[in-house]
Amino acid sequence: MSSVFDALSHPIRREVLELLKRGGMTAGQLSDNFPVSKPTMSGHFAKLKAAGLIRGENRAGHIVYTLNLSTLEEAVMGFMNRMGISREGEAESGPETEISQ
Amino acid sequence: MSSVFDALSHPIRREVLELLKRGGMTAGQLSDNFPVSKPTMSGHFAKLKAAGLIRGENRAGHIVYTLNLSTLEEAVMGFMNRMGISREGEAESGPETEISQ
DNA sequence: ATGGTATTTAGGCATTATCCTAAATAAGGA
DNA sequence: TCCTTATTTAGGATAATGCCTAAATACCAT
Repeated sequence: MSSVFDALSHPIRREVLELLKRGGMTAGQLSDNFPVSKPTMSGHFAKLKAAGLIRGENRAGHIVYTLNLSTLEEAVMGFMNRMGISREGEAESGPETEISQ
Repeated sequence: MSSVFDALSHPIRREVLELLKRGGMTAGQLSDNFPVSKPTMSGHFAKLKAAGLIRGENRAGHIVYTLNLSTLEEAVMGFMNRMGISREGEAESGPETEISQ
């Protein structure tokens, strides 16, 4: 779970996930969207993959990356639920702001 | 928004937020829950505060930290909605996994 | 085989993060 | 005022991150 939040901490990596929302893209196609070198992008892909947020699959000399939404959902929504922010509505068990001294 | 995800990338900071769910706690009370020094914890608080995730208020020689849930909700749910994971249900516009070459 | 395209690995460097101890600051109570 | 407690700031060591260029690898087509 920590590796998911680590992966999400970089804006390029978050944007990669958003791009993949529409469907699979190759490493090169993804890289074209960012002002950093391809090796740098490759490092970002590796981190997203290690976190289980994307999958890479070889196809005809290219590597097609696809989103793994369920990992994102489990980690992030799991945390948000623990924070009392569920899908249904606002906070669940209201924080009473009582200071236990 | 990036500062929120930065702040969430450390497990201690995520756990601090979870502790504060129940209500305000002083820096010392929070620190007692973690195996690192108080100055280190102070640094974590500063980062959470800079991201707008907690507020600190002086009270009788102590500093009481309280959660700012709305910042968390806006940043994280905003991103999740952009990813097609809304509060209502699962994915919204299904990714067709078509490779645009 | 040879060449070209796509991608990653290697190596290096600068910056940032994380942690520590020691010292500074702030506030309260004797 | 003086001491104690609570918290932060300062300074420093170490590790991790993010970026680059150059080189290696993989794979396809000629």
